[in-house]
Amino acid sequence: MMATDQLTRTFAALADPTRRAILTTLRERGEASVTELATPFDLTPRAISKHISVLESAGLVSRGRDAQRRPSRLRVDPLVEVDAWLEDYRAVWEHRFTALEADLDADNTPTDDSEESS
Amino acid sequence: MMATDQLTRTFAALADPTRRAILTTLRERGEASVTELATPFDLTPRAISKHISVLESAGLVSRGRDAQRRPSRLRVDPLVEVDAWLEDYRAVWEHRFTALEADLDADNTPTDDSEESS
DNA sequence: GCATTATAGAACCTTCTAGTTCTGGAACTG
DNA sequence: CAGTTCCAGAACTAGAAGGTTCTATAATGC
Repeated sequence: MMATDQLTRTFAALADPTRRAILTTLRERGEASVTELATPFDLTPRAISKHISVLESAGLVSRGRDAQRRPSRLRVDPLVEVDAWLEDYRAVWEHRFTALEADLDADNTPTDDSEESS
Repeated sequence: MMATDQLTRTFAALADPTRRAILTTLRERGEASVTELATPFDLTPRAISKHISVLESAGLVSRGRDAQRRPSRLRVDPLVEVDAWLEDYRAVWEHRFTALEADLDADNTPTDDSEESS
């Protein structure tokens, strides 16, 4: 209904600890099948399979074929997009940090451009 | 039900274009009331108010008091946490980039440590 | 061909989400 | 005080999310 854009799908996919754990495993191991990915969790393989589908829809994972196995691999492109999205906000907190530094350097003369510590 | 951790709440809050747009406005304008934030959207002020509540629960926004207005301000701490979470993945794509560079430098001798272009 | 393994489809349930409307309270304006 | 403005609480709804189980299919091993 929301014609979900890429960034929205990415954030939605990341908003689940199980899925983030799957990504961590893939980052560390390179690739893994559904059953391999399922072992650490108290969930049915089917549930893990569905989580992988969500990750795949978000472009965070691609699947290959190895006999019956459908090994998943990490794809970082959506994360690069998140990184880019963060850029403008990163500027905010770095500005605040340097503003604080400036205050210290200037021996307790607080700047007053309408923002505080965050 | 899921005892949602901070990162999960943050990603869930960011997984909505309206909420991300609100954050953008706050980043640009410094602060804004519910009615001010509502104007660009085809939504009732109440809906925007609820979005702000979600952002506030995720720690992405704090609210002050100015007469009847409850101006919201951006708080970047959860975004810093996202940035930190990204760090390990950033290493992945930077490694892949430098690996590609190395391949080019080595005059088309592909590395074979089990990863390709992503 | 038969049994086994790995996975996806289908149906179902329960909980959460994003929105609405209507009501009410708190703070300003005159 | 009366009216207005800004906002949150309450109740409701439709649909999405996350899980289950049971069934089906595809590939391998014998």
